[in-house]
Amino acid sequence: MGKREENKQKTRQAIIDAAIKLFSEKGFDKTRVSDLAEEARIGKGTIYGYFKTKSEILLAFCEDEIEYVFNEVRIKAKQESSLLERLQTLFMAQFRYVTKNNEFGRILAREMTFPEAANKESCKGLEERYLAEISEILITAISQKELRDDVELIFIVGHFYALYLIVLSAWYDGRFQTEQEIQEALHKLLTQAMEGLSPQ
Amino acid sequence: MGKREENKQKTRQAIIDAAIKLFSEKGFDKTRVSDLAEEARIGKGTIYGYFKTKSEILLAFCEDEIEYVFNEVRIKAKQESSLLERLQTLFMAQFRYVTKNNEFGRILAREMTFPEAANKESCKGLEERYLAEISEILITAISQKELRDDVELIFIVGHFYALYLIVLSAWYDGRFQTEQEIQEALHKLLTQAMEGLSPQ
DNA sequence: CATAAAAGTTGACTACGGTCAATTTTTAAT
DNA sequence: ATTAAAAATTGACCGTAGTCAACTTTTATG
Repeated sequence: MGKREENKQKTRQAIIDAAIKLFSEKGFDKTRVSDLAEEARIGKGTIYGYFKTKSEILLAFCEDEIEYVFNEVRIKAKQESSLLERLQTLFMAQFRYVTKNNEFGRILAREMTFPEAANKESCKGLEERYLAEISEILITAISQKELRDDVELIFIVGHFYALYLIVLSAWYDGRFQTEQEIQEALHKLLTQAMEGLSPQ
Repeated sequence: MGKREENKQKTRQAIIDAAIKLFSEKGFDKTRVSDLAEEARIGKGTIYGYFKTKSEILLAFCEDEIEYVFNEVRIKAKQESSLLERLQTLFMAQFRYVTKNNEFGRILAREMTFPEAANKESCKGLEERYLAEISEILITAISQKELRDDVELIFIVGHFYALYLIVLSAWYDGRFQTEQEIQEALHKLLTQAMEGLSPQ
């Protein structure tokens, strides 16, 4: 009775494994959906029983990988570091991951911020995961009086996430060239957000 | 001698006119490039002598329209209104324009924040135009002591633009349903940015 | 075990964005 | 006016994402 369920899991994973291999090897655009099918030893049509679009496969694959990034960050983020440092660490880790392979980082970012109708659901899941990770940091910060506690949490989370996205966007626009520049820009923006933009 | 140049302008405009008509009538996805060609009374191949991709046509068409939005805003933005009000007016006007036709607003936003390689150039132009419009407001604000003058302007511009984008993204994710909600969210975020997120 | 319904698989097919070699039009030179 | 080079136009063609009707496998029922 678990036979069907079991096979579905296996097939799904086989597709993701094929994606990890081929997307990394040849990049997203250069990998045909039929290539993925061949690598996963299934028919091309079958893939569409598991994923609505090609980019949804990328999303699924990132959903797996992102957990590694978050874990890595949790280890680095010692209890004693300040809110700003912790945010900086998280965002830089995301940035490094996402730009390791320039091409599919951009596609991921695109889908996550302004998803196609078909990908909306998986994107929302992934975004929720991102926001949750930021939330965790902010909740600690609030309890340690490093942050205002008179605004809805979600708006603070969104605020910081927005700053990360704009820096990422600027990177893809070619406004920043080096990791160093990204780091500085992020730092300036986060500091601004903390201090406020009103005079004095 | 101006014959060639003149024709090029005419053809370019014919394509944009076709785009205005068909994108509005049938939407971006449902409009084939060959439809645009037919409407503009030219061959499909010709279009690619003027625009690198289908979405670049959308971008060009928005570049025209956006000026109307900015003008509209300038009229509303009386001299006496505060920085926050002026930003709110600008962003809400952009929001209304961009979501008037839900579909191509999303595509525009996608391309502008994380453009495909082929569209990078036109996107940058359009984004520059957006940022310039925000800059103008901020420069006035700085001279009226409504804003800190000890941070690079571009980072303040980017900060506010980021907040606009995150709200737009949240709208497309379905996190906000009404214009009212957008307005409130935007207001909260802009206020946060002014006041800062540090305790008191 | 037989069997019928449900679920899953498949590759030929469709649709469309983008390319390009062949053709036409414009310009510049004599 | 002639003509050759340059620029612009074109639609047949290509590649690939996504669909779907036919087919296979699994499950549930008696």
